[in-house]
Amino acid sequence: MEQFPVNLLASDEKRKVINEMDFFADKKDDDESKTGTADDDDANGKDLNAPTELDFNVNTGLHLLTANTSSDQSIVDDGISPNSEDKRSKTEMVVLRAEIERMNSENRHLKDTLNQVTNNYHTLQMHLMTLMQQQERDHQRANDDNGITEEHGGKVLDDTNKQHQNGNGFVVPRQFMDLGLAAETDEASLSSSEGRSCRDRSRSPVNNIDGLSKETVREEILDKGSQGWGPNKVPRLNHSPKNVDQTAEATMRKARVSVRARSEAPMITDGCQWRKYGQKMAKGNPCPRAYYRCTMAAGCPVRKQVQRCAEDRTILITTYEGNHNHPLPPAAMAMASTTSSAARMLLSGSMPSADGIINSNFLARSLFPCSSSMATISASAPFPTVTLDLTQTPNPLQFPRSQNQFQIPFPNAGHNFSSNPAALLPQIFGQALYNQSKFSGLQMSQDMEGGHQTAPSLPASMHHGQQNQLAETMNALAADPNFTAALAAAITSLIGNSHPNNANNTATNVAATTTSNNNGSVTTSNNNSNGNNKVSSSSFPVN
DNA sequence: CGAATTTGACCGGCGC
DNA sequence: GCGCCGGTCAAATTCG
Repeated sequence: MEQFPVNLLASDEKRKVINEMDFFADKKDDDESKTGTADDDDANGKDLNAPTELDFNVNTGLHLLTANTSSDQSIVDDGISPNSEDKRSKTEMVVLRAEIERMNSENRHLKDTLNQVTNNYHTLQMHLMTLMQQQERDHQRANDDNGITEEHGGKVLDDTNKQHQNGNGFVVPRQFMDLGLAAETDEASLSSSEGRSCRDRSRSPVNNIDGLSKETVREEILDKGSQGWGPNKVPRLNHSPKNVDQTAEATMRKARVSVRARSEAPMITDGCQWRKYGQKMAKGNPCPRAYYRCTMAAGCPVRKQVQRCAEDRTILITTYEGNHNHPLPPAAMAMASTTSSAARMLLSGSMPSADGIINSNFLARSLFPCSSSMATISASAPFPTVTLDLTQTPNPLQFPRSQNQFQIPFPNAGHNFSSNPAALLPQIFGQALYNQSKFSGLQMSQDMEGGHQTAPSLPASMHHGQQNQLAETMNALAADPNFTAALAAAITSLIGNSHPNNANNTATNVAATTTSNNNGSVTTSNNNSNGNNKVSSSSFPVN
């Protein structure tokens, strides 16, 4: 303190210089001005110190590292020193370097965390596949025990039989499995459903299976043990279970996958070719709903509805139904994979209950042991729907997605959603995951801290600090819509490639084909339009 | 002129 | 039974 006046004088002169220098040089000046050190007295040392501290604090609000703190200390010491023009600049340097260091280390942490998440994700994928194989084996055993012999011996039937056994003692689950899946990729079924809904078009629902399709089906079943539509179809053909067909078709038609994305375009480009066949005003939404059908192949059963969100018209809601019966371009793979697999899960995993929410199967449970967030499928809706939300809204999941959808908060659920944009990313992860995991209706946990268990892709070993960092990372990443969309696509593609059931739905999917459209006769030009309407792109523009 | 879109009509499901 | 509503058809229209 005795030295203080001395310092004061010394610094006083320098101070003018410093001020000028600071004005010209950098923001330090602002800091000083902000500190409002009007008097030159004791403020001298403090002023010198205060700016750095403030600066530091402002910039480092998120995270603290002891090393940096120490550097701060050193900075403070420098600032205290009387002749501090150079020192101040040095201090600046030190601060900035410390900042950079801290950010670098933070980046490293985040990268590590991300890698860890990725690794865990892959591990879980493997685990999922293993579990599925086990399940299939169990089903086979169960079927053997019951003396159930299927002509095709397919795992599909095993699965369905299993569900038959477990599914509340009803045959319905089996129907869902058999027919739903069949219908899912089976054009015949869809066409039949079309026929039903479309004025008795005299379209035989189970006709016209071309040999190639059969072969493909069998191959896929054998190769992947998928719940393919092939074996399902054959029994249908052989046994001509008309009622079953109809049930399956109806069921399949009900499975939907909705994608919410911000887009100014009238329709998101998902890589497929679509032809508009109708437009209607839907109740409760001033924006018309457009109906499209896939025209990439004759008779492709996939349809989609496009409608702008009533609440936020920048959001485009695209709802997909059915699975493509033809190879898809890479650009369309992700979306198709997502929709088809989600639809399959809806039909296979959770349908025994009308809601399909509580009945998560064990696979999903294995993936989401303590899944806590929310269910995003409709319980009350006539159509079970999975939603992929690619919008940038902070709490996308809390939008009422449609009249048919709502959210069910689970115990741990996501107040975090409401404020954390990072929710998007895990949501996508979760969507992709549980889409592939036979749909539990449960989403990935967003409650990174609250829960004793983290989401599947969040390793249990990840402590809260890491989780927070991950959350920050996700925040940052989720802020980029392109990234979000790309990630969603990548995940779905990845899963689709790795998941045995998926390949059916996408490029490798070749379904039996009934006669294409509008059977009645040589009708209008609409019949000829299939495959000609080209609406395609290689990306999935979210904005 | 062929293809794609528009749009009014039709159909079936569902609730009252 | 009636009306509402979602979904689809198909003739008319527009577009390239």
